[in-house]
Amino acid sequence: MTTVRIPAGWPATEEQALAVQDELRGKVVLDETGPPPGAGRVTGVDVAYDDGRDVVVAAAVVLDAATLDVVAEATAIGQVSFPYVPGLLAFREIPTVLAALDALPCDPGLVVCDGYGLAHPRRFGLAAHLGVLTGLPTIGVAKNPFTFTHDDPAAPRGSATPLLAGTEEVGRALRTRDGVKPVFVSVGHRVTLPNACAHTLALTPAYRLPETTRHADSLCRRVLKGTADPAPGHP
DNA sequence: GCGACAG
DNA sequence: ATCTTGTCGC
Repeated sequence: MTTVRIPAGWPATEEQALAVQDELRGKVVLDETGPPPGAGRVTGVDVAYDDGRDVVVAAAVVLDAATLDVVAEATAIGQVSFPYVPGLLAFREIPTVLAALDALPCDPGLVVCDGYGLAHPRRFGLAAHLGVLTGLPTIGVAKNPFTFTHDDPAAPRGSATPLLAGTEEVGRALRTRDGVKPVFVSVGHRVTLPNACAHTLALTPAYRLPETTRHADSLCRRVLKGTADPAPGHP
């Protein structure tokens, strides 16, 4: 396994990153082309950081959408490619996430990101950015509402309310467990908002967060700690 | 002007 | 994101 260097031409300043978002955001596809909820494959991606050493580990875990069994996984280690700036998270994570996706032995199907898609100050969050760069269907499932507003969804699992930027619905607050804090779902690329929510519900039979996210989070943390094999299949 | 702000 | 033990509850 090799370390992902910061790509040539990667934005180095906030101004450059904003320009890239401005250029790419028009390429988001809102039509549905991904697998229907509960069918095909679903892949979770997540990253973990080692602050002191400027290192980031990304994991991609592929599940069978019907059974939620793990069918493939891959990881990548990279240099942190951007500081954390709210609204520019993608520039910090994407190079290493792309390498993890490339290392998969199969098609990822729908990609589920930890963060936002169109629920973003410029409507181009991590999930949308990753979708445009890969052409894959993507959604974002975040753990908090960022700067957006919402009414509290009703208590039962499956209840949802609009996530609002002013009066524009940029995503949904979706209850995945009875009486538990909702998650915040938004469209990334090639998926509709109702289906993004349906996918999220199909991925949460037991916990608040999608099984995809839970697996990817666990894997990249274990690799960062040296507890898991960074290149399964290559002893 | 001052906070708040995905991970 | 990350720093961190035990503890209450199903």
